[in-house]
Amino acid sequence: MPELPEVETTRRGIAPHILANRVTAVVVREPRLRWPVPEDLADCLVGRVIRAVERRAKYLLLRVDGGTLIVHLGMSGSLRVTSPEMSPRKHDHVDLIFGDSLCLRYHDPRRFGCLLWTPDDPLNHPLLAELGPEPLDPAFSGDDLYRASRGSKVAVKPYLMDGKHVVGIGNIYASEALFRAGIHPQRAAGATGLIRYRALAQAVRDVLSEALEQGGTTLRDFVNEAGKPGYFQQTLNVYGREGEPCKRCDSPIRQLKLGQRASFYCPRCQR
DNA sequence: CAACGGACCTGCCTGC
DNA sequence: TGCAGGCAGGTCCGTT
Repeated sequence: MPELPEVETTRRGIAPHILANRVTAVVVREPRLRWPVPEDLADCLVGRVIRAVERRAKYLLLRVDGGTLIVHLGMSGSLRVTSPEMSPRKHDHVDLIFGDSLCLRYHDPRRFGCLLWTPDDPLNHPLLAELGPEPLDPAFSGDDLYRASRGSKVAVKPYLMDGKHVVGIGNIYASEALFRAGIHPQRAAGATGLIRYRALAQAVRDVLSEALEQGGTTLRDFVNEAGKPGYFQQTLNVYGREGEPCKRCDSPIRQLKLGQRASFYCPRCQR
Protein backbone atom coordinates (compact mmCIF):
# COMPACT_ATOMS: atom_id res chain seq x y z
CA MET A 1 0.00 0.00 0.00
CA PRO A 2 2.33 2.72 1.08
CA GLU A 3 4.85 4.50 -1.02
CA LEU A 4 6.65 7.61 0.15
CA PRO A 5 3.62 9.93 0.09
CA GLU A 6 1.54 7.50 2.13
CA VAL A 7 4.33 6.97 4.67
CA GLU A 8 4.96 10.69 4.95
CA THR A 9 1.21 11.30 5.30
CA THR A 10 1.24 8.80 8.13
CA ARG A 11 4.26 10.45 9.75
CA ARG A 12 2.66 13.89 9.66
CA GLY A 13 -0.57 12.46 10.97
CA ILE A 14 0.81 10.61 13.97
CA ALA A 15 3.59 13.02 14.99
CA PRO A 16 1.48 15.71 16.65
CA HIS A 17 -0.35 13.07 18.69
CA ILE A 18 2.58 11.12 20.05
CA LEU A 19 5.42 13.65 20.14
CA ALA A 20 6.54 14.41 23.71
CA ASN A 21 4.23 11.71 25.06
CA ARG A 22 5.38 8.86 27.26
CA VAL A 23 4.81 5.22 26.36
CA THR A 24 3.02 3.53 29.25
CA ALA A 25 2.43 0.11 27.74
CA VAL A 26 3.12 -1.99 24.66
CA VAL A 27 0.77 -4.75 23.51
CA VAL A 28 1.96 -7.25 20.92
CA ARG A 29 -0.90 -9.49 19.76
CA GLU A 30 0.93 -10.91 16.76
CA PRO A 31 4.72 -10.79 16.65
CA ARG A 32 5.03 -12.64 13.34
CA LEU A 33 5.69 -9.78 10.96
CA ARG A 34 8.32 -9.81 8.23
CA TRP A 35 10.79 -10.06 11.08
CA PRO A 36 9.58 -10.99 14.54
CA VAL A 37 8.65 -8.07 16.76
CA PRO A 38 11.37 -8.00 19.46
CA GLU A 39 10.23 -9.87 22.55
CA ASP A 40 11.58 -7.11 24.76
CA LEU A 41 9.98 -4.25 22.85
CA ALA A 42 8.02 -3.18 25.92
CA ASP A 43 11.21 -3.00 27.97
CA CYS A 44 12.74 -0.79 25.30
CA LEU A 45 9.81 1.61 25.07
CA VAL A 46 7.80 1.74 28.27
CA GLY A 47 8.57 4.81 30.35
CA ARG A 48 10.23 6.55 27.41
CA VAL A 49 9.12 9.78 25.75
CA ILE A 50 8.77 10.07 21.95
CA ARG A 51 11.41 12.65 21.05
CA ALA A 52 11.03 12.66 17.27
CA VAL A 53 8.98 11.07 14.51
CA GLU A 54 11.06 10.92 11.37
CA ARG A 55 11.02 9.19 8.02
CA ARG A 56 13.84 7.74 5.94
CA ALA A 57 12.71 6.19 2.66
CA LYS A 58 9.58 4.24 3.61
CA TYR A 59 10.74 3.66 7.17
CA LEU A 60 9.25 5.58 10.06
CA LEU A 61 11.63 6.31 12.91
CA LEU A 62 10.18 6.84 16.38
CA ARG A 63 13.03 8.13 18.49
CA VAL A 64 13.09 7.82 22.25
CA ASP A 65 15.94 8.28 24.69
CA GLY A 66 18.22 5.31 24.26
CA GLY A 67 17.04 4.07 20.91
CA THR A 68 14.65 4.13 17.98
CA LEU A 69 11.63 2.11 16.92
CA ILE A 70 11.91 1.44 13.18
CA VAL A 71 8.55 0.85 11.51
CA HIS A 72 7.90 -0.30 7.95
CA LEU A 73 4.34 -0.63 6.67
CA GLY A 74 5.13 -3.23 4.00
CA MET A 75 2.37 -3.63 1.44
CA SER A 76 -0.67 -3.44 3.64
CA GLY A 77 0.37 -1.81 6.90
CA SER A 78 -1.07 1.28 8.51
CA LEU A 79 -0.82 3.16 11.77
CA ARG A 80 -3.80 4.66 13.48
CA VAL A 81 -4.24 6.98 16.38
CA THR A 82 -7.01 5.67 18.55
CA SER A 83 -7.99 5.07 22.16
CA PRO A 84 -6.73 2.15 24.24
CA GLU A 85 -10.38 1.44 25.02
CA MET A 86 -11.16 0.79 21.36
CA SER A 87 -11.22 -2.95 20.84
CA PRO A 88 -8.73 -4.16 18.24
CA ARG A 89 -9.87 -5.22 14.80
CA LYS A 90 -8.52 -8.22 12.99
CA HIS A 91 -4.85 -7.68 12.06
CA ASP A 92 -4.30 -4.97 14.66
CA HIS A 93 -0.99 -6.51 15.68
CA VAL A 94 0.70 -4.01 17.96
CA ASP A 95 -0.34 -1.13 20.24
CA LEU A 96 1.83 1.59 21.69
CA ILE A 97 -0.18 3.00 24.55
CA PHE A 98 0.29 6.49 25.95
CA GLY A 99 -1.69 6.85 29.16
CA ASP A 100 -5.43 6.43 29.38
CA SER A 101 -6.62 8.00 26.17
CA LEU A 102 -4.03 7.55 23.43
CA CYS A 103 -3.02 4.49 21.46
CA LEU A 104 -0.90 4.16 18.32
CA ARG A 105 -2.13 0.99 16.63
CA TYR A 106 -0.25 -0.98 13.97
CA HIS A 107 -2.49 -2.82 11.51
CA ASP A 108 -1.14 -5.07 8.75
CA PRO A 109 -3.16 -7.87 7.13
CA ARG A 110 -0.34 -9.26 5.01
CA ARG A 111 2.32 -8.88 7.69
CA PHE A 112 5.00 -7.75 5.24
CA GLY A 113 5.83 -4.82 7.48
CA CYS A 114 8.06 -4.73 10.54
CA LEU A 115 8.69 -3.13 13.91
CA LEU A 116 12.33 -3.21 14.92
CA TRP A 117 14.29 -1.72 17.77
CA THR A 118 17.75 -0.29 17.53
CA PRO A 119 19.73 1.30 20.37
CA ASP A 120 22.09 2.84 17.80
CA ASP A 121 21.75 5.49 15.14
CA PRO A 122 18.91 4.07 13.02
CA LEU A 123 20.49 5.47 9.87
CA ASN A 124 23.31 2.98 10.43
CA HIS A 125 20.92 0.06 10.71
CA PRO A 126 21.63 -2.52 7.98
CA LEU A 127 18.19 -1.95 6.43
CA LEU A 128 18.81 1.78 6.13
CA ALA A 129 22.53 2.21 5.73
CA GLU A 130 22.76 1.51 2.01
CA LEU A 131 19.76 3.51 0.87
CA GLY A 132 20.01 6.12 -1.88
CA PRO A 133 18.93 9.77 -1.79
CA GLU A 134 15.56 11.09 -0.73
CA PRO A 135 13.64 12.19 -3.83
CA LEU A 136 12.26 15.30 -2.14
CA ASP A 137 15.69 16.36 -0.94
CA PRO A 138 17.02 19.24 -3.06
CA ALA A 139 20.21 17.22 -3.47
CA PHE A 140 18.34 14.61 -5.55
CA SER A 141 19.19 15.20 -9.18
CA GLY A 142 18.74 13.79 -12.63
CA ASP A 143 22.44 14.31 -13.15
CA ASP A 144 23.23 11.80 -10.38
CA LEU A 145 20.70 9.30 -11.71
CA TYR A 146 22.27 9.65 -15.13
CA ARG A 147 25.80 9.14 -13.85
CA ALA A 148 24.90 6.17 -11.66
CA SER A 149 22.97 4.39 -14.40
CA ARG A 150 25.74 4.27 -17.00
CA GLY A 151 26.25 0.66 -18.05
CA SER A 152 23.05 -0.62 -16.45
CA LYS A 153 21.00 -2.90 -18.63
CA VAL A 154 17.98 -2.87 -16.35
CA ALA A 155 14.81 -1.22 -17.59
CA VAL A 156 14.44 2.30 -16.26
CA LYS A 157 11.29 1.52 -14.29
CA PRO A 158 12.75 -1.19 -12.01
CA TYR A 159 15.90 0.97 -11.88
CA LEU A 160 13.87 3.84 -10.48
CA MET A 161 12.21 1.54 -7.94
CA ASP A 162 15.55 0.29 -6.60
CA GLY A 163 16.26 2.04 -3.30
CA LYS A 164 19.98 2.05 -4.01
CA HIS A 165 19.39 4.74 -6.64
CA VAL A 166 16.59 6.76 -5.06
CA VAL A 167 14.21 5.79 -2.29
CA GLY A 168 10.47 5.90 -1.81
CA ILE A 169 9.30 5.30 -5.38
CA GLY A 170 7.09 2.25 -5.58
CA ASN A 171 5.04 0.73 -8.33
CA ILE A 172 2.41 3.45 -8.63
CA TYR A 173 4.62 6.50 -8.67
CA ALA A 174 7.28 4.88 -10.87
CA SER A 175 4.67 4.47 -13.62
CA GLU A 176 3.31 7.94 -13.00
CA ALA A 177 6.70 9.68 -13.01
CA LEU A 178 7.77 7.93 -16.22
CA PHE A 179 4.56 9.04 -17.89
CA ARG A 180 5.11 12.64 -16.87
CA ALA A 181 8.69 12.50 -18.12
CA GLY A 182 7.66 10.87 -21.42
CA ILE A 183 9.94 7.88 -20.87
CA HIS A 184 8.97 4.34 -21.85
CA PRO A 185 9.23 2.09 -18.76
CA GLN A 186 11.15 -0.54 -20.72
CA ARG A 187 13.91 1.76 -21.92
CA ALA A 188 17.27 0.58 -20.59
CA ALA A 189 18.42 2.67 -17.65
CA GLY A 190 21.92 2.84 -19.12
CA ALA A 191 20.58 3.98 -22.48
CA THR A 192 18.60 6.87 -21.07
CA GLY A 193 20.16 10.27 -21.61
CA LEU A 194 20.87 13.16 -19.29
CA ILE A 195 18.00 15.31 -20.56
CA ARG A 196 15.56 12.50 -19.92
CA TYR A 197 16.93 11.90 -16.41
CA ARG A 198 16.57 15.58 -15.59
CA ALA A 199 12.95 15.45 -16.72
CA LEU A 200 12.48 12.24 -14.75
CA ALA A 201 13.88 13.68 -11.52
CA GLN A 202 11.56 16.66 -11.85
CA ALA A 203 8.61 14.35 -12.61
CA VAL A 204 9.42 12.32 -9.50
CA ARG A 205 9.50 15.45 -7.33
CA ASP A 206 6.26 16.71 -8.85
CA VAL A 207 4.28 13.50 -8.60
CA LEU A 208 5.37 12.77 -5.03
CA SER A 209 4.67 16.32 -3.86
CA GLU A 210 1.25 16.37 -5.46
CA ALA A 211 0.37 12.99 -3.99
CA LEU A 212 1.51 14.23 -0.61
CA GLU A 213 -0.70 17.31 -0.87
CA GLN A 214 -3.66 15.02 -1.48
CA GLY A 215 -2.89 12.71 1.40
CA GLY A 216 -1.56 9.86 -0.71
CA THR A 217 -3.22 7.33 -2.99
CA THR A 218 -5.85 4.92 -1.74
CA LEU A 219 -6.43 1.93 -4.01
CA ARG A 220 -7.68 -0.66 -1.59
CA ASP A 221 -7.01 -0.02 2.01
CA PHE A 222 -4.65 2.86 2.61
CA VAL A 223 -5.95 5.05 5.40
CA ASN A 224 -4.14 7.78 7.26
CA GLU A 225 -3.68 8.02 11.00
CA ALA A 226 -7.32 9.01 11.39
CA GLY A 227 -8.61 6.19 9.19
CA LYS A 228 -9.25 8.47 6.20
CA PRO A 229 -8.27 7.56 2.62
CA GLY A 230 -5.99 9.56 0.31
CA TYR A 231 -7.30 11.36 -2.74
CA PHE A 232 -4.51 11.09 -5.28
CA GLN A 233 -6.09 8.18 -7.09
CA GLN A 234 -8.19 10.51 -9.21
CA THR A 235 -4.97 12.21 -10.35
CA LEU A 236 -3.35 9.01 -11.64
CA ASN A 237 -2.57 9.25 -15.34
CA VAL A 238 -1.63 5.67 -16.14
CA TYR A 239 -1.54 3.39 -13.09
CA GLY A 240 -4.39 0.88 -13.20
CA ARG A 241 -5.80 2.43 -16.40
CA GLU A 242 -5.01 -0.27 -18.99
CA GLY A 243 -7.23 0.16 -22.04
CA GLU A 244 -8.48 3.56 -20.93
CA PRO A 245 -7.60 6.63 -23.02
CA CYS A 246 -4.42 8.56 -22.26
CA LYS A 247 -5.39 11.85 -20.68
CA ARG A 248 -2.93 13.65 -22.94
CA CYS A 249 -3.35 11.97 -26.35
CA ASP A 250 -6.30 9.54 -26.08
CA SER A 251 -4.26 6.46 -27.03
CA PRO A 252 -5.22 3.39 -24.98
CA ILE A 253 -2.98 2.93 -21.95
CA ARG A 254 -1.02 -0.31 -22.07
CA GLN A 255 0.31 -2.62 -19.42
CA LEU A 256 3.39 -4.77 -19.37
CA LYS A 257 5.27 -6.74 -16.74
CA LEU A 258 8.71 -5.57 -15.69
CA GLY A 259 10.45 -7.41 -12.90
CA GLN A 260 7.14 -9.12 -12.06
CA ARG A 261 5.44 -5.78 -11.50
CA ALA A 262 2.60 -4.37 -13.58
CA SER A 263 3.76 -1.30 -15.46
CA PHE A 264 1.38 1.11 -17.13
CA TYR A 265 2.31 3.53 -19.91
CA CYS A 266 1.08 5.43 -22.91
CA PRO A 267 2.65 3.97 -26.08
CA ARG A 268 2.43 7.33 -27.82
CA CYS A 269 3.54 9.75 -25.10
CA GLN A 270 6.34 7.57 -23.73
CA ARG A 271 9.37 6.60 -25.77
C1' DC B 1 29.20 -7.88 -9.37
C1' DA B 2 24.44 -7.28 -11.53
C1' DA B 3 20.21 -9.29 -12.47
C1' DC B 4 16.53 -12.34 -11.67
C1' DG B 5 13.04 -15.22 -9.40
C1' DG B 6 11.18 -16.72 -5.17
C1' DA B 7 9.64 -15.88 -0.82
C1' DC B 8 6.90 -13.88 2.80
C1' DC B 9 1.12 -13.19 3.85
C1' DT B 10 -4.06 -12.14 3.53
C1' DG B 11 -7.87 -10.40 1.03
C1' DC B 12 -10.32 -9.44 -2.95
C1' DC B 13 -11.87 -10.06 -7.54
C1' DT B 14 -12.82 -12.85 -11.65
C1' DG B 15 -14.31 -16.68 -14.01
C1' DC B 16 -15.80 -21.37 -14.24
C1' DT C 1 -22.93 -20.30 -4.18
C1' DG C 2 -18.35 -22.37 -4.06
C1' DC C 3 -13.87 -22.76 -5.30
C1' DA C 4 -9.50 -22.16 -7.82
C1' DG C 5 -6.52 -18.92 -9.62
C1' DG C 6 -4.49 -14.60 -10.10
C1' DC C 7 -3.37 -10.29 -8.44
C1' DA C 8 -2.13 -6.46 -4.99
C1' DG C 9 0.99 -0.24 -2.95
C1' DG C 10 7.47 -3.87 -0.71
C1' DT C 11 11.88 -5.59 -0.52
C1' DC C 12 15.11 -9.09 1.23
C1' DC C 13 17.62 -13.14 0.00
C1' DG C 14 19.47 -16.91 -2.52
C1' DT C 15 20.82 -18.37 -7.03
C1' DT C 16 22.65 -17.59 -11.62
